[in-house]
Amino acid sequence: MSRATVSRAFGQPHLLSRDTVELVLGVARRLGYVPNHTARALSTGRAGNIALVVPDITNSFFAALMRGAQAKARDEGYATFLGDSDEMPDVEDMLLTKLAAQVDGFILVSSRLSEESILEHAKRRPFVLINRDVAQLPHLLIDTGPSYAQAVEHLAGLGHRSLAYVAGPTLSWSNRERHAAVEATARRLGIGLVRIETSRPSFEAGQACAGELIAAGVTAALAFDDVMAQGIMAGLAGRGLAVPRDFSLVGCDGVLATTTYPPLTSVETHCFAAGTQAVALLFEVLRGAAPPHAGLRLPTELIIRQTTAPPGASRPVEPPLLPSRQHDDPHHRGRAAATTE
Amino acid sequence: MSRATVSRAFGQPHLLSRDTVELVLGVARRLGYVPNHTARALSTGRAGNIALVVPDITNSFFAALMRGAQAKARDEGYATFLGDSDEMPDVEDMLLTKLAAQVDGFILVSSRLSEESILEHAKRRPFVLINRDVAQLPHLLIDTGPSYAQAVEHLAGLGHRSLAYVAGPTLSWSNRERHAAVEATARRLGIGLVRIETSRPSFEAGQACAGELIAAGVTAALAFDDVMAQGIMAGLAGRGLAVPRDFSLVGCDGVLATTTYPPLTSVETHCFAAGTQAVALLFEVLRGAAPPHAGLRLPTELIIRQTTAPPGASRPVEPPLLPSRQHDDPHHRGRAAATTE
DNA sequence: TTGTAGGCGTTATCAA
DNA sequence: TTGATAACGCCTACAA
Repeated sequence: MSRATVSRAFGQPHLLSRDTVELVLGVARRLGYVPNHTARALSTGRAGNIALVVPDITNSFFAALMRGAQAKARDEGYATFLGDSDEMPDVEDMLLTKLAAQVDGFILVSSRLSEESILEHAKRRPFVLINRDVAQLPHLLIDTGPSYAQAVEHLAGLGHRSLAYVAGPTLSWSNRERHAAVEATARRLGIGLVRIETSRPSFEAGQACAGELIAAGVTAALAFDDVMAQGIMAGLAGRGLAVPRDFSLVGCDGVLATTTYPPLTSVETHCFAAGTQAVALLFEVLRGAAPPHAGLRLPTELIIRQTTAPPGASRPVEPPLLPSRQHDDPHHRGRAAATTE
Repeated sequence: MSRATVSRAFGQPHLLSRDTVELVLGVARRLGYVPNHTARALSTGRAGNIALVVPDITNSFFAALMRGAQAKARDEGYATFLGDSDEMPDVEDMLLTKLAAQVDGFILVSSRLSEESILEHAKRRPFVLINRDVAQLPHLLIDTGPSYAQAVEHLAGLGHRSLAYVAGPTLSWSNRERHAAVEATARRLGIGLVRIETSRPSFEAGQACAGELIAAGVTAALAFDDVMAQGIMAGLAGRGLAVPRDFSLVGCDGVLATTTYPPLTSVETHCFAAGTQAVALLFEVLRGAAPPHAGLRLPTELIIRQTTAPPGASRPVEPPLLPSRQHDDPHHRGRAAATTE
């Protein structure tokens, strides 16, 4: 039995007779033999790994996305490297450089790198970008713009005349998209808009800008994501303002939205699916089945829960011991609020 | 110039003359040459990678831990594989098997595997266990028991006579520790205790057991972790009960605690540090600097925030528009609710 | 359907 | 201080 035969038994069983394959696999199992991944990688040039690089794994959006990606990769027999850039472009750059040698491709999520840097890295290995639109590179964009526009319309419909957009990272594509959509819609509807900058999309940053929000005299805010929205809610509460009685709030991602109290009106991004689809796209690229600049756009939806209401409205009286989980009915709150006016 | 020299210029520069090293490195940079990681791994038997396997990366506790671990590994020049077992022992087993070939060691967090399985895997590669105490294997235990005991004392001191422990995964070491501590302390103090089982440490599971909690007639609960505590809080709110006015709640981990409203009384676990320390321990093991069964115990602290109060207590009144960061004040919501009753 | 042999890029051993 | 050369374990033409 030559080693070539053994090799084929694992890699190309169809080139061997049934018996031989069975024999080899049987003996292998009994001996506890497993093909050496490293040697195979050296010989074939394929690593059997991919890498996922994100700005902050602690953010539920990235965590969920990563969960989807990792599961999909595992199903396809690939292992997944994790890179957390901590929102720092140079750490991101370093991760891409060091990981390149061991992976067949990258999923780069919400990159804070310059377009040139990304293109430079993409010369070495295939990339799939999430929420970043670099010419000629395969990407998957979570299309939150329309939902943010819809959120502005929703708030305008409730009677708000003056809104704030609480911005995320300046280098984030998503942030630009969301701000642009909010701005355009506000202008179209003749609604006032202020933009509030923050250091980082964190709970603390959201909490810290509550004062600014109040000072700006707006009655509602659209936050860059759920984490910030949650922080804002806490910051407002600390200043004696209740949501949505005194202030309306919209978040984004849907990961935290149902876990806050009251449940957050939020743009649902289907992040788990984004993870699996990005990996699927990467595999298509790897086997040459996808155009080199394939682009996917994932739709999102505005889910109206309970942090948006007419400005200055009182909270509806609500019977105790409800059957729970009523937060998905947009009318409930709206109607109730109207009743108490 | 032989390839051996080039190799040494990168790996053992001290064996070469200053000039040679400089020359090689210079040319390498100009040519864009980087040593091939895979070939080096094959030749040396060292992969330069570690793997981190967790039950659910979406849980903030694991996310934070992983963040710490990944950062530490990166600082030491190691790349990190991520494995999410989705709480399923067989997935965990499969991950360990497939990853073994490419890593120098594992960090296994809150394993749901049997002791035999773990020992079997540990034969192939060095392991550091977090929150799992398997004889003779290096481990790092986050010592929440004493803090849970203290939490029971705290609740007893507030006047609670009947508590619930909302359990986490049956296979979790932490769950056993916490339950044991709660049970022993409750018995010692003559306090009633019921144990409530759940499917999985998720927000939904916490939310779902609110009814059971009410039916049990207890006035306070200690949850397995913050995520569940948050779910319980939502479940109670959905049934018209306010925390801590009508019910007191204690969580664990500290990751979510400050982001809830009211902020959660919780056992702080320093999970980020746990991640870095586990990786540090693994590296000690790898270079033979640590006893093969080294064990670390990390202390925790009970942080009393605003979800614990005397049973049946009313909330104090509070002036609006406080100077911020006062979201630690649970009274607001309680008062409003009381008013509408 | 199976065996033979060269090569993947490094490191380690032994000489020089 | 450097060079030559044999592993490392597997894959893949090419041959049989």
